[in-house]
Amino acid sequence: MAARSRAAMMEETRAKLIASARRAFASKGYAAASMDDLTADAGLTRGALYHNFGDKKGLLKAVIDQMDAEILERLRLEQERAGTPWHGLLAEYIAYIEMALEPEIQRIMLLDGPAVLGDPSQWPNQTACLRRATQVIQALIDAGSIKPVDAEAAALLLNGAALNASLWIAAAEDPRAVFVKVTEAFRCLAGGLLRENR
Amino acid sequence: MAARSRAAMMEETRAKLIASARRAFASKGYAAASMDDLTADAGLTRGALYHNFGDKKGLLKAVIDQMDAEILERLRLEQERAGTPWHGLLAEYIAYIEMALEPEIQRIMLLDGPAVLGDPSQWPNQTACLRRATQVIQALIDAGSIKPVDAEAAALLLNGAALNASLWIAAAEDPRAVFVKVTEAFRCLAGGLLRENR
DNA sequence: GATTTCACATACGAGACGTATGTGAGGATT
DNA sequence: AATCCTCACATACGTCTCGTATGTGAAATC
Repeated sequence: MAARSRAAMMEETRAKLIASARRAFASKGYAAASMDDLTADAGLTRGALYHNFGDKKGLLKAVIDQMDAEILERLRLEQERAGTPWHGLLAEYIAYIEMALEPEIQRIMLLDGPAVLGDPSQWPNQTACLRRATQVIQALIDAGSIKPVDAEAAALLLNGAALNASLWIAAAEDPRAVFVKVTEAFRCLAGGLLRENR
Repeated sequence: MAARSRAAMMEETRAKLIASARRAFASKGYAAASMDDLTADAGLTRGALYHNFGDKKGLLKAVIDQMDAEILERLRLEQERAGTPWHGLLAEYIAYIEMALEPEIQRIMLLDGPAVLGDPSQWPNQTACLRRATQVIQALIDAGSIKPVDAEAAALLLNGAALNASLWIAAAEDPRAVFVKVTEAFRCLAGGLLRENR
């Protein structure tokens, strides 16, 4: 058992707190999650929390950053796997819808996050996710594949559609069936960006 | 000064509380709005609030219902004014984007509402708004104007896109310019539903 | 005119957040 | 190598807010 460095230990406590917070926020929701409880769950006290994250909002921000990084990683994989840029874009959004089905992501990133931290389109990482889509769309515009709309606007609209789709699917009685219907409609909508259809 | 009936007076206090709550929720946000403060602003106490709305969530629900009714009314006007069903649908969504630019609607209905009351697609009135769009889309499908996708899914995707658009526009430096770009892209996307394009 | 109802006010208790202060271990300094 | 200092974290406290339980006075009913 090697003695860990000061920085490594602090990183470990941060990780433990974030993990506990993720569980608490996901299960009870941000407002109902007690900081006493979640720090105790991590084997610490509120002192550690305030020292590392400043306040409760700071903790939520850290949790969201972590989840965002995971999502971004998966989206990149999804796009790499696809053949063409256009199909890469579609695959990315389908994966986005699929991921957003997880209750943890729904509760923390889609419901509580915006209420506590404000409009997600202003978050640094959300814009990172958006920037990816914007770049792909811009490339498709430059290649003449899709209509010359504003790339960022298109990315944002598709993002919103995907996000809403996830919430709806998750609340459905038969999520799988609804997922199929929604993705089909999504492909149609996105197809509206293409220069020639069919 | 005619003596008002019991029921009329109660309706008046409800209206006063809702009005104060709207102001408080819009300016401070739901979580930061103190019930002591907002009831005092209405010239009442928390007793009236709990008697009429049960709890804080109930008050938010009442506020959202009121705002929703106003929005629905405006959407109906917008659709009546349009020539064809297709343009009516577009006009409705454009109006939706425009309305959602108001900070009051953003804060209460788009940010706090979902966090406190859960997924908006499950609210009775949101489904009313959604039902309108679904019906119009279904009619367009039956008429052969647009592709035979699932009407509800399409309505939901457009809803999400419009909603996200509003948040983005409101946060932009030049909202008007962004509004133009977004609505253009929105028309493109929605056009993806049409059977033949151009 | 007495009684009952009911809309609203008041008093109280239970958390929860944030801050101010304490502490002990590990690194820096000489 | 000994001392001091830094700092990550713990503990104690004050304040605020929500929800409930109880009180009250006016209006409605008989």
